[in-house]
Amino acid sequence: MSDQGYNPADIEPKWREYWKANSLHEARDDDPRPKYYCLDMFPYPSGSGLHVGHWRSYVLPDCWSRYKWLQGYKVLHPMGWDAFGSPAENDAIQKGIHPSIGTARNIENFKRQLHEIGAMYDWSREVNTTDPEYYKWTQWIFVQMFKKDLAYKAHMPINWCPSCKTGISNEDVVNGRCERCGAEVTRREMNQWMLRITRYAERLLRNLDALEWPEKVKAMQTNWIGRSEGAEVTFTALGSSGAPHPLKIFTTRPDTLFGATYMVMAPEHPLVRELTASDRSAEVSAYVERVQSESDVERAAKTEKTGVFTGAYAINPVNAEKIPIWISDYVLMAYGTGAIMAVPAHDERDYEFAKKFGLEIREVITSEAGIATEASVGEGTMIHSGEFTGRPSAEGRKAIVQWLEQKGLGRGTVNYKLRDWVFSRQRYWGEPIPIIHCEKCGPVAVDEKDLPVRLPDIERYQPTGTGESPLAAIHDWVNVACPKCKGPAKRETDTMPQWAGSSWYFLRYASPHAKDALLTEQGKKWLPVDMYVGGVEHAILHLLYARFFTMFLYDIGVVGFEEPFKRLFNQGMITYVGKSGKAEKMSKSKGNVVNPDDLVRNFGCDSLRMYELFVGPPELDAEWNEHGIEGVHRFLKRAWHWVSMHNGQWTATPSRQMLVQRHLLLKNVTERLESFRMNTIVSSFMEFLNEASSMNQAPDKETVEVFLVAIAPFAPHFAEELWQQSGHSKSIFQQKWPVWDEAYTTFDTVTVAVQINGKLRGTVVVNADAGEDLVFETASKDPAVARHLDGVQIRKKVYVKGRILNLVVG
RNA sequence: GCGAGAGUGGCGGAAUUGGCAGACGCGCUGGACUUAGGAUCCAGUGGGGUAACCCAUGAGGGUUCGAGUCCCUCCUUUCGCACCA
Repeated sequence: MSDQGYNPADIEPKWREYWKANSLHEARDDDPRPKYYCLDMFPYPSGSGLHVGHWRSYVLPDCWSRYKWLQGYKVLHPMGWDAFGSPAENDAIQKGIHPSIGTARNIENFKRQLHEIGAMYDWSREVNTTDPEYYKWTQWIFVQMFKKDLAYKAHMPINWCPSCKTGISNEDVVNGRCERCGAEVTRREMNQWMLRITRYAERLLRNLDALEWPEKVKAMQTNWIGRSEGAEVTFTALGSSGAPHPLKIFTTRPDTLFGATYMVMAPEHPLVRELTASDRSAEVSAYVERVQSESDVERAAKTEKTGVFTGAYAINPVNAEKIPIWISDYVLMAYGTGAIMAVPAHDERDYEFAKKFGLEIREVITSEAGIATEASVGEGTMIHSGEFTGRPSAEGRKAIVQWLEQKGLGRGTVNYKLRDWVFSRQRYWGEPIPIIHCEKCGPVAVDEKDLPVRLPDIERYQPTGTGESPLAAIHDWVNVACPKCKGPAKRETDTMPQWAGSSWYFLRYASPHAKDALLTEQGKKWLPVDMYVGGVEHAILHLLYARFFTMFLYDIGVVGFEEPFKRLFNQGMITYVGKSGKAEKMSKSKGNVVNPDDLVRNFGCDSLRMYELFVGPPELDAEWNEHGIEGVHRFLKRAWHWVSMHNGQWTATPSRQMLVQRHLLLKNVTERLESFRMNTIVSSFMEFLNEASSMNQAPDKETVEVFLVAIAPFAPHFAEELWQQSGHSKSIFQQKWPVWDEAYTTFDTVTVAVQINGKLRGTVVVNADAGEDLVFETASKDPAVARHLDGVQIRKKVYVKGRILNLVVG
């Protein structure tokens, strides 16, 4: 056969059509092979399309899927769209085009670009969160949660983004700013739908242990959930009239109770008004007002503690001591009980506060450093603590809790930083919350048979800013009959956050077209996800919500597992030098995007795929190098040449040398795949080709075939073309991943390094099973070694078989 | 401040359980073939030294026959969390 040049533009589109036409990408329920579910985090279909940074996140799972496929699994590798969200809505506001139209257009563009990656998605299972047939089930899940009292409406201060004009969850606030638009978040009292994710806190935490996830992500979730063990203790506060009020506090250090010298309530604490003495009330309300008007950014920027005395006192239950009650914004209403006992001797924050306001600091735990300059927060022995004096603090902690429980003054308890999830958005482009408010019956869930509650078409998408979504203005949509009493009622007009649809989409891929169930019995067999690949930016929010949804669906019997993602892999980002002059995350706004279309045109999809892997370790960020792809492209050209040059003229008797290279390649590629060292796999192929082509001999057919099958997951068009050119009529993806023979990857002779006093002086080639004596004998004949042995005494010989001989001389 | 990573040639990065540091690629240098080379091929490429050798994995200690790898101290850097009692 002639040696035609490697021209990717000629072959790549052809094979993509071929795979499509032969439905090679489709995951069939009735396929008898074992299943493997490899999932990419589905994208928001933005208008700007994909750049080479995005490519990286799709290439890796595609290679992995193709590898799993060749290993004999039926692979589910689907793709879909997380298509609700503000960019489409903002477009709608600006251009007056319905978000669904813009979204559909973006999806088409994304699909085209993903197609050019050569990724083997099963498009027959595509899901779209904005499709009523999909969000019917998002709403269905909400209804189930509502029935289980996991969804509730609460009037409470929440984060309000003045730019997006909507409430947002704690999770959406980054450094006091809106995660989406960067505007400073303010607080606003609003009636909100909330999801009781806190009820799952303990399970969400406990299950982390067994997951094959990056430790970093587990640590982030652990911190976010923020479990801490301690005690709730009831102090008795005395109001201005002298009337007693129980005042509960949470502490992780009940062993320091005797060191409490004052108390602090959050400014929002409901007892503040009650307790404040009349001569203090002006100052107190001024402080409360000031704190409430501050944004989170201002609050965080504060370097010094502030606070005011209420004029009231409380009785410490352990020693009946009367201590002053202060208010300060360093105590948060949302955590614990919104009030603390302050133990300045053993808490840094209390220490700082006490120093500033001249409050007593009483040491009750011994420590080496003492408390003269800073709080001592470690363990020690309890002192000045009544009957508990002399106990080690850890033990005293338990004893005091027991004592409190006996007296009915407190109890051991656990607190979490995790808060309930603010699930309402006052925006148009989201799933309508399927609730109807009836004056008589209160909030009533929409009947399941009436789902989905479709998003009505409207004229004005503009957020109102009043705290109501634009839906509230559509009267004939809002006004409905109560499903229970048929009386006049109004629909809920808030919509769900974008996280809603993405919290369960991975389940829907398993039975995307099922009409009567979220998930069919057939579909269940694909689950859970075996490998989930995506960016670490979703380490907390998306992954926590998805775990919560799945756990809930497990509890109501929809799925048979609590954890949706057995294994998680976080892909690093692509960085590139942008406007700022330093390497930053590639993004349109930073003006440092590299367009893959040009690269595909010049080098082909396969070269780009392989370079995306070669650019660096997949879990780390990698800086884009514009010339890097040339090396990979050169390699593919040389490989193409090597295969086609010998096509049909294979040798029947490959040299041992060739066999060694074949088996070594396969071993390296397989092992490196298993450990996800994708960048070094590309090196393996290059090394193989360097060796094989420098042998100046025709390869045997099997070696070439092994090479092609092994490279197929990475350069699929390249491999498929050469495969079929060399006389095969079936797709290379119907091959089986080959196995290597250790007999060829272990060697008869080995090169042993010879060191003298730890310094390399030479190498000797010996039989692999040679003993120390033989190696030493051979080594001492080597002139470079012998020179250093002249006139010295060998004190010690260290021989590591097949690796190294170290001679200690003196 | 707390937590988790990361520091290796001009650059991206390789290095089984501690065992020949710098694989592979980019870039660069020289050469070949060419009207031409931003194509292709060959050779070279951590620093110093004519050489023998010496020095080199952020810095400094330690363990070891032997350390990029293990331990301690410090520096730089990235990311996450950040008044959570």
